[in-house]
Amino acid sequence: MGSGLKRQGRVGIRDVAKAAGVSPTTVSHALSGKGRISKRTRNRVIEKAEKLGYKPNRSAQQLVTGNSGLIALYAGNSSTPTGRLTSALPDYPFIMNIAMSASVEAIEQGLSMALSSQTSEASGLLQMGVDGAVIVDPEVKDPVNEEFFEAGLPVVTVGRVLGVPEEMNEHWVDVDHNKVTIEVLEHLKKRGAKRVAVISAPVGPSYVNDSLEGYKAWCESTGQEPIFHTLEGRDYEQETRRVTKVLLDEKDRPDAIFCHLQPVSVEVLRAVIAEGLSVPDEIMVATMSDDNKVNNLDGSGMPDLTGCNLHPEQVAREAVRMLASLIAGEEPANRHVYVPAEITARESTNRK
Amino acid sequence: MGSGLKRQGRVGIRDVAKAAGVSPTTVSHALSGKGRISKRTRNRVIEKAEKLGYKPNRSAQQLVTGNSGLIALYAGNSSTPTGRLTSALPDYPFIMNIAMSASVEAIEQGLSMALSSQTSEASGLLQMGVDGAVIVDPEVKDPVNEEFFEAGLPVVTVGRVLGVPEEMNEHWVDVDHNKVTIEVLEHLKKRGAKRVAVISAPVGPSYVNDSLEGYKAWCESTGQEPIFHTLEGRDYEQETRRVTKVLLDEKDRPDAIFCHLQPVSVEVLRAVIAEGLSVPDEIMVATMSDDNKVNNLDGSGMPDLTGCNLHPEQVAREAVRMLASLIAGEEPANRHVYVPAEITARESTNRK
DNA sequence: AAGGCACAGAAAAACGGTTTTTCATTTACT
DNA sequence: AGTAAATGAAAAACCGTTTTTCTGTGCCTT
Repeated sequence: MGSGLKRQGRVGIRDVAKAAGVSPTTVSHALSGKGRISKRTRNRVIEKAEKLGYKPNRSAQQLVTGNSGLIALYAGNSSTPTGRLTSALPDYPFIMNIAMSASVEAIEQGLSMALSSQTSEASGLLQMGVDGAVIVDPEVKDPVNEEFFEAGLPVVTVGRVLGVPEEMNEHWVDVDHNKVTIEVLEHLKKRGAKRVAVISAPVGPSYVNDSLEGYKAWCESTGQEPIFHTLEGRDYEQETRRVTKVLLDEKDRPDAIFCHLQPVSVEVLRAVIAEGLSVPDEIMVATMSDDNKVNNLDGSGMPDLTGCNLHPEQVAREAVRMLASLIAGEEPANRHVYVPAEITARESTNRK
Repeated sequence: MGSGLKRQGRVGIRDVAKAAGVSPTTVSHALSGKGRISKRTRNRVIEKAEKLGYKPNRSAQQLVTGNSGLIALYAGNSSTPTGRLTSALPDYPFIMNIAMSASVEAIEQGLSMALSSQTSEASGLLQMGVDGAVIVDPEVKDPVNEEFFEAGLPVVTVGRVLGVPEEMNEHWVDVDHNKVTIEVLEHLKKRGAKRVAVISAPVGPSYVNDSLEGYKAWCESTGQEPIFHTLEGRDYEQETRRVTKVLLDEKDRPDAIFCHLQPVSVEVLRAVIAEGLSVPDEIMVATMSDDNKVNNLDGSGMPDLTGCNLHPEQVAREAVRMLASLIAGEEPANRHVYVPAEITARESTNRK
């Protein structure tokens, strides 16, 4: 009996057909743009369909097209630092953001989405008959990507897969971390920074490379000597405190610190203030990953943190949309999409 | 064309029918237990189906039963403290855990799942034709629950909805927070605690009430005077430090502190140690929410934190399973499910 | 003027199940 | 024994699309 009600008034293709005075076939053709029909008829059908609020029945479509309508979202892969305290957390808000937006977009595309973090689940989902996958922040030679590639299923990555031939990672959505890094650096310079240090996330995801490249290029063009540390250990909090101490103890101390991960920036902020230095007057601090719900530190006695809006919602939507095209057998409008990002200046870099 | 391959060798109901020497109808009946067939035939069919690895085609099922096969998971509702620093984080690992397990279980139940946090999206998903919802940690008189109730769609909550008549929250899965709270208190007592204080999460979700009730009952039975603070502000970190200070400054200082939220416990740990007190010898600390990947603090110079394994994966699976029954029109085995939880003792309460 | 050819659209055949109906058998009852 | 009821299983109808095949037209060729 199902839940019973059988979606009473739902308009079907026949209703549209009747309203437009044509056959169901014609409606299908008109809407998919596949058959041969006159422009006039097509427009009339489209208009009627819209007026009636026609939404094709997913199940019926999937039944005939033969795909499952299910996609997998892999997020939070094994290169994410885990195992310690809040060290698993840096990605959570970002991933939740991505996951939720992706989920909504999937529905809009007539797909549904399975969340997965475990690499080990890759083959599981494959066997359940997923039609494709989105992989967020793939690692170098990402194994999930490889598995899907070998199965001949489409994949869109958020960020690029490093270390593989181009044909294994044809489709991706990315933020221009290089550019936004430079934007931050320019911002810091404009606010008076003379020496900017960078504390980078562990290498693996493409954004780390991109950002560091941006930093190096900027150093070259401005003549500053590059100063950067890459976090590697498992306890990023302790590691951050250590690195910050090293930076602050240098004889030619940096006067601005740019970190990739937001929680790292917060830890830096703490360490700097604990050291008796003022932010932003003596040291400016900025982060690349950012969550506007999270970076606003007021009430904690610390200045609000300057960050970058990386538009995770938009990234997720673009990725799902691209994957939907691929599943439909179309070549997507673009195989690579860059989503713009911009700095969100706040108190921690607001040197007068 | 779809992605093309059309799932080549997939076994269908007809294949099973042929193998068992019966009609497709009979196979359907045998597997769903709906028609009238002899036990012998049924068993034969089931055996054959299993041997062939038959999985009914979701799309086909949904097409005929008329439901969309889509469920919504609402997690991270508005009562979650948000807006500040890591204050949005307490729930993330828990929610991600829930979301991923739920997603997997949904697939196994032939459903797929849309993730949603925004209360405002409730009606959106309703209109997309979801068949039901799981709501995690619903707030008092939860509005999403109400909307689904009014639409006549099934809902299973993780935790109970307070402030509504029973018929509006017939189905839920919960952890026995009352019991596990007492278990923790007993543990603390056994380790020598004389005065146990509680720092509770903001009221709203049922688990807060349950745990506090457990605490009060325990106090009554042991003759201890209850000492508890409920976090309310938006900046839980600052609030936690303040409350901890108050507790430590009391003339009859508590020698153990039990917190609901894991990040709060960590902050307490910090504050206690900063105050020059030793954990667990002078003060023991324990948390209710726990993530074994996260509570292991070694390397940070702090003792590992005693917590409770609330089995979020199991909770999620039970909830989805129950919802699946409801959607199928069956009365689920139980309308209320309690998932057991147990203490995970670690260093922070290991007083010799 | 007959044959071929695009063109627009309709009819019919999947897709893979479930549900309802129908049909043969048994079994039960008077 | 004769009819009614219960049982077991098959046949047929249906779910809402897409895809494939088919039917008219009107126009162009030769």
